[in-house]
Amino acid sequence: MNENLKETLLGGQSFSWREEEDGRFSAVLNERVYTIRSLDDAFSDPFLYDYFDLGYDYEGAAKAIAAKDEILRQAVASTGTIRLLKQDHWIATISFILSQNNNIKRITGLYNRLSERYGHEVAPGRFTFPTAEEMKGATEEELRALGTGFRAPFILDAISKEGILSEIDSLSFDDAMTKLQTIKGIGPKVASCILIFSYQRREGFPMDVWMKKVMKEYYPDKDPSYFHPYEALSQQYLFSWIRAQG
DNA sequence: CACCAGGCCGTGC
DNA sequence: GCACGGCATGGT
Repeated sequence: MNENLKETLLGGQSFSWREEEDGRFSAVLNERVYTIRSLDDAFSDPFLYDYFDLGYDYEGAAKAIAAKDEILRQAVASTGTIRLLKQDHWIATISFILSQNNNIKRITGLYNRLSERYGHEVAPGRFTFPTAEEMKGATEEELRALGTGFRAPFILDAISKEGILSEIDSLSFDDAMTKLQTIKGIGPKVASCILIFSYQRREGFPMDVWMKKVMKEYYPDKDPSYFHPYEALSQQYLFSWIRAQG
């Protein structure tokens, strides 16, 4: 199965990446600009090796998922191999707070505007995503002016509770879910996205509007435990698949 | 003019 | 416990 790097980077896990005109992908991470054409470019870089979770056998997982049932077989076959990124906790938290009742294109726009306003420039026109410290002085008015809308107070609450993010790793999945939801604007769906795409918790199964449709239509008598031990990755394949269906 | 987007909050029952 | 309306913004 061929690697679908574009779906991994631009399919809604991360809002850090952009596709260049030459087909390469670039992002500002770890205080610098990374530009890659394929995963081969990531093996020699320790940061990217960790970020792309290169020690995990995603191709093997894809095969196991595809063997589960006919729907998953189709989802995997039509998508190609995708990976679960290991993103910075703070970046993931704000990214998925931004994601509620929003679409990927607009989320990416908000992500970039926050970077330009509160982050710092590491290359011409390329800005880091701001740390919680850098966002400390932000006001609700400023955040709303950038287009965050009703999410502005949620971002402020996350800034004030950023310390929570360093406590998550030691918690069980359920306790981690509960802890994250003490931040305003974080409910079950956003919390599970943060846990999957930043904390390597593969038992998460985000239920957004697309996945509710998938479950109702194709798995009416099932729940996320059906996909064990590949809940998160199965969800990503089904999400990618149903969205491509339209 | 509607309706929707990787939902959540506050309220009411 | 569950159902419901409201919510900023930009795209279709």
